[in-house]
Amino acid sequence: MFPPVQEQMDIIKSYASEVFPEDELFAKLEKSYKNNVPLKVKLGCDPSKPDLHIGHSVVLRKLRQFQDLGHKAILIVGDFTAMIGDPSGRSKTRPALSLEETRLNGQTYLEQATKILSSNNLEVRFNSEWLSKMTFSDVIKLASKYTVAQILERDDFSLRFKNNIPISIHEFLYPLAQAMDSVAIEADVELGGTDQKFNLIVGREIQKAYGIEPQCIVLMPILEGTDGKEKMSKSLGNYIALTDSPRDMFGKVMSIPDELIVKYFKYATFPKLEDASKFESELESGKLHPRDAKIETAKRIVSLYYSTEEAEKAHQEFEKVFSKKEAPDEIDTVKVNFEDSVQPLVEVLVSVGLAPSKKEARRLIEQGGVYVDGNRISDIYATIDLTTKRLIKYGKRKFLYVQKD
RNA sequence: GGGCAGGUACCGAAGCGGUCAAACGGGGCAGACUGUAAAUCUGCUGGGGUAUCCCUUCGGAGGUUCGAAUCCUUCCCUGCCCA
Repeated sequence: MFPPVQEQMDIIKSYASEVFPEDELFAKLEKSYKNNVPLKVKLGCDPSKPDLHIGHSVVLRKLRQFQDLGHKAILIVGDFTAMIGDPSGRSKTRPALSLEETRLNGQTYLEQATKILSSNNLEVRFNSEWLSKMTFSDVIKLASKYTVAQILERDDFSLRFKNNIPISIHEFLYPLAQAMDSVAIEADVELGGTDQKFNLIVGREIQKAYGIEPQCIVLMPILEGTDGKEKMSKSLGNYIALTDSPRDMFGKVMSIPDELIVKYFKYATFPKLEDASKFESELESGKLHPRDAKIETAKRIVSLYYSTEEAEKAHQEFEKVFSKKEAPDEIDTVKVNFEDSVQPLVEVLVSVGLAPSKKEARRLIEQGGVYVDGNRISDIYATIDLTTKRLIKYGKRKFLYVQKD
């Protein structure tokens, strides 16, 4: 039923940034192989932000590999923990969510996650199932297993502490709550981004404290966002969503800084290892042009979530709009209802939703970013006749046909 | 409980009675250039308006003043030290 243990190890370690303790994992795999029992592989997900992006895909793809090896993926929807708010990588306390909101988000999360995960070998659990049942004395018992010094070892806690940034007590409880998930499902392996290292280790410790065989840990690299600076996240707006259109997905990949190309190629697509090293060395030697490398990466990513045809189409579209500066194929048409068909352009830009305010629209016109039917408009008092359909280009990539209703 | 220091635009951070829609940096947007929505350079970055004009904003609520982000009162929030 399972592939040979060493082969499994190799697959598990590929593209992972850390796997430990290796000997324990090896032993677990051997046991599973002998007894023909799949390992339970845990991945926690945060339902406070249900919009998945390709940053999340790295760890999801790793989980998928486990599934393909025959192991059991257990997705923990942190509906209860979301009420605390994970402080990971955060300088501020997160707002708490209601249980209801998180349930709904969890559903959305699942829909997107199954773009990557197989629905076989998949179990979904909500952690309110066991956490909400804990009494205060249960919590105190749990809390007694860990010390303040230990918890302050965590980078973001100690950093915040040093910089006099508030930390609420309940945030200390977060890693412990997450650890209880591992206890509850008796996880053999837990997956996470490198920023989760601390939490996952606490999981091991707490499992031991509760007399359960400790989990092994597989850490995946964190993918930087399209800005190349920060970790990819929705709130920073530097993300490529799994639900983005092929066109946006392609374009966003093209916008990453050159230094990130290899990282995206490797971790967002999990290519064959020989493909990855070839790609990397050719890019290094200059044989592969950075732009072409990005195109290749963008195509692969779009293909993963759509199809090779869609990827090709997105590529053509990109060439057309940015290299040749032409309008894209598909442009929405908006009909507006005005008394007169002749209107100040500024007015139209706002009512059609292209500009958030007239001031903003004027600024863009002054800066030369507005085109009507391909002609740059530089007069902020310009009017536009909407009797016939007009093509408006607002900024670099917003195109819209506008016509009087 | 006591003492001290703070809360400023998307974020960080100046300003400490008028010249403040508020320096500076980051971010964002635009233009030029290009190999791309890379890099670099330049400009813009509260709202309305023809306007050297008006409106909204500096934790909340009041007050002093011709005039407040700047002074006073009070409330809320945060950090530090002491207990």
